[in-house]
Amino acid sequence: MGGARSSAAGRKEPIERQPVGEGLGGLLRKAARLMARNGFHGASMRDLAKVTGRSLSGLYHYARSKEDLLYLINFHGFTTLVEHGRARGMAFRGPREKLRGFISFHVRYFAAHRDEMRVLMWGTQALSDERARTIRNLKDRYTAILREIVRNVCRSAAKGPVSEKSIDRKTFLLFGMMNWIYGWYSAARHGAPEELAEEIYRTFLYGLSGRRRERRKFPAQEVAPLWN
Amino acid sequence: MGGARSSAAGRKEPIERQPVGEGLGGLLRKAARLMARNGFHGASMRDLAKVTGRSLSGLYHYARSKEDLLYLINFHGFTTLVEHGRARGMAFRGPREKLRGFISFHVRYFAAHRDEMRVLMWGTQALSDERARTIRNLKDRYTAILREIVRNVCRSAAKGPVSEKSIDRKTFLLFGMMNWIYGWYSAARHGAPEELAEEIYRTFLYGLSGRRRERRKFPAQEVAPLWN
DNA sequence: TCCTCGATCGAACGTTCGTTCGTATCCTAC
DNA sequence: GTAGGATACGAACGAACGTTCGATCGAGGA
Repeated sequence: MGGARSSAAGRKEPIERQPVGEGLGGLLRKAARLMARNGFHGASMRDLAKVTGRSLSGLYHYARSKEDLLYLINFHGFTTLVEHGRARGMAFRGPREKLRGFISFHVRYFAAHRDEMRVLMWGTQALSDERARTIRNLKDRYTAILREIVRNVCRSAAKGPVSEKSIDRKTFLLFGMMNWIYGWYSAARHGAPEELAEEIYRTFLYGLSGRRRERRKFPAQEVAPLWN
Repeated sequence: MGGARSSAAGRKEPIERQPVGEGLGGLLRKAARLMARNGFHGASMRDLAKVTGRSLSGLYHYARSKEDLLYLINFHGFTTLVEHGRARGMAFRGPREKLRGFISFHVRYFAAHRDEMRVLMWGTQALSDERARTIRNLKDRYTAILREIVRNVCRSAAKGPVSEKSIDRKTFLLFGMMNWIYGWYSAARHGAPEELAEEIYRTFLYGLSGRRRERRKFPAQEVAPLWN
């Protein structure tokens, strides 16, 4: 009775609170791959069964529905982003070090989990209203973390006051540089993620004609998994 | 007889060469709206019939298939981008003026045709191999235009030589800032497209702590339509 | 030994999908 | 007036979809 069961049915807790075991984890990874390539509606459960080597009905032992899979990818993805993003912000002292840390984490994380991150970017249209709210809330929290960092960098750099509207725009411009990489980045052609992170950091702070100082590389680090 | 017919059937020329009349144009606009929100596979012909006030079978008078709609949105979208992007590059003299012109056009165009541009960004996965090649070719040509501009700006700014890899990365970072706006930009909250274009231009050139010179605004201009 | 329960499967259900077919209406050229 | 093309529609087809159901198998505790 009770305790941790890995079946999808017969649980009392909401699915996002249940631990992601090996079976479900593999499912989510393959599902993210399919959804990233074909979109949520273009990824069929039959395709997922094929690539996971399972039977169609066997999938429903791990998730109650296809929407559950999408929701779990979104929930664990954004939760990990928020947790690590906040931790990165607190691990450094100065505003620019915080910024460097955040960019480094975000870029390496995106490069390591491209399929999942692409699913996150597709929005919450296919989710129920309540779940969409949950995901949007997590996304907003993540955005707020970077905005706060950007705000502090702006204030420490400018002489006069900086408008909130401009901070908002700059935050999204930075997210744009970092998120767009899923569409073109290849480690073989464009260098290691750390290199890319450094280029984004310098571009955002100093622009194309930016100074050549501040040379220290981002330390190569472990990349966090999406679920554990 | 012969000449311009607006029916989908009985034509000899490839569909992308045929003029986009009022009927097909309206169809494409609504289709782009649906596909931008729900993805290609999530946008059904029945939904399209509903929002256009037509019957389901009536849609097939204008396009032979749903894939045709996706292809036409992609083809005319990228074709317009390439044509105007190239024209913008030639309309200015110095490298930085060319860059300013390109950014201004791209941002205003994206802000004016958000749904279509989001469809363009979703990739060519749902298209046939040949059509996917055609679209990728157009996209590559558009990318090359901006890369050439960025290369010249880099060379005119730097003392030493600039690596192609770095130019490549910077080009994509700039595209990232410009393309990401579909996810967050709202003219009411974040200012006019011209203002946003100016901020992207300054950020890309000078970074966050960038100079305040170069104050002249982008001129407010007409935005090109997707098909004519 | 038997019973339970997680894990897995084949078969099928009802729905929705893209597309086709036959037909009807309107406008225009001859 | 009538032939022919553009425009539009309802009904239907076959395929693919997400999901459910009942059964089987194997391991572990009573």
